[in-house]
Amino acid sequence: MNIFWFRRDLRLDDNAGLYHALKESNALLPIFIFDTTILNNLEDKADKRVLYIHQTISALKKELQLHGSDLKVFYGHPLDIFKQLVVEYKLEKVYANRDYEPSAIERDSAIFQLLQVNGIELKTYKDQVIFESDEVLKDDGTPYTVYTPYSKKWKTKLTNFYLKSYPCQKYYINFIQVEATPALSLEEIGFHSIQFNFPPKETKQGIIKNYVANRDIPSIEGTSKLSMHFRFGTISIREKARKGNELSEKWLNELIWRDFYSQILTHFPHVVKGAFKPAYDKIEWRNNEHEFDKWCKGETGYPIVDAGMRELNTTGLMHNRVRMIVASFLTKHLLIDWRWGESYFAAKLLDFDLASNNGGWQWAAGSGVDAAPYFRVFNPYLQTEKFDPQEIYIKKWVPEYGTPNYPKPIVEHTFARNRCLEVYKKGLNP
DNA sequence: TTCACCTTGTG
DNA sequence: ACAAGGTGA
Repeated sequence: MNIFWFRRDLRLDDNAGLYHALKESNALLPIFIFDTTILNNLEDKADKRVLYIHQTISALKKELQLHGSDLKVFYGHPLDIFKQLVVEYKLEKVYANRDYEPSAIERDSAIFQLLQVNGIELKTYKDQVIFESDEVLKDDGTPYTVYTPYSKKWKTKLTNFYLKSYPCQKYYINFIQVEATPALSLEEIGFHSIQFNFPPKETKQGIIKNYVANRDIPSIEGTSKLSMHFRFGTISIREKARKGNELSEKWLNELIWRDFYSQILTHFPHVVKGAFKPAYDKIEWRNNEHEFDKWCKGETGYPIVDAGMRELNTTGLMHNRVRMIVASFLTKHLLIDWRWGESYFAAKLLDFDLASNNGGWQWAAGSGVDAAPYFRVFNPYLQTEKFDPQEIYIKKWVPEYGTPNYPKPIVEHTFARNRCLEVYKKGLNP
């Protein structure tokens, strides 16, 4: 018997690993594991991402039951679960889609060894990205560290072959036929339910058409809001790349950023702990906890920053333009270690993805690949003039802006800018 | 080697 | 215009 293991690919259609598993099996057992090593680290027991995974798993279960099959759901440490599985079933092959985060690589290699000892094959596939880390390299065979040339090479490599769909439906008959089992409740995995509306999987065609004009304006519904679905694989990256390829190059660019940061994490895993450019680890951050708290709550007295943080705290998402502004503000105006901001985003973002989040924060701090030079400090007021001139976005999230209740700026802009330049210079040229 | 490219701000 | 450092063809 064969197993397909769902991880960050929670869908039945256009799923590369599932397609191959179904094609090569006659009684495929689909499984999902609620991983305690991940869940135990989540402080908020009403975590919306766990809720979304739980909802999605329940939906997958129902759909599989319509075909006389079922999704077997476990709760525990994946290695322990597989130790049970190899005893319980006569397994030949385990199928999965590749996951590129360091912790996932470690998890998978432990399971690979266990399976190997038991004579079971682990077959993994590319599904999460269009191009993996070794598919887009410089002519000398080394990885890119600058986005623009990377994206150019990426585009020359792109053919219909890489965007083709994996139609799984025609092989559904190869799912194992079993009695349905009840789903694990959220409470059984240590979480509780809340009412929350997640972004839909569909994008209006107009958004892609007007993407270039609207994508930087946070008051407009100009972005895809699909990031969470890419994170959990509830939509296919190939499907969205096909549309982008037809409709908008800028749209495609955002998918390329995702591949870019994924390959950076694979080639340079030290970015998880510290700066991509080691010199930036020498910067003496102020790390004022009171100011960090104000930033988290959206009470800095800079309306565009506060609007962004409140959007994040309320919805679990933040417009990309505003992510850059709040990140620049935390690292440069307040001189707080980018890792603090990275962790806060990791705890709050529905679309949290290690590679992109780390890449974005290191970009803002100046420490990362293709980063903003340290002397380039975003001016929150200029950013507001450019991207929210009518202050529509600000008024939506900071209704008390302009009243006496709104706080004074936590630090004056020009002073903070000069202080930042001094501290960075000192750290980089000791 | 030169030259374009930097999700920009200030004078 | 210039800040001012590095990547990549």
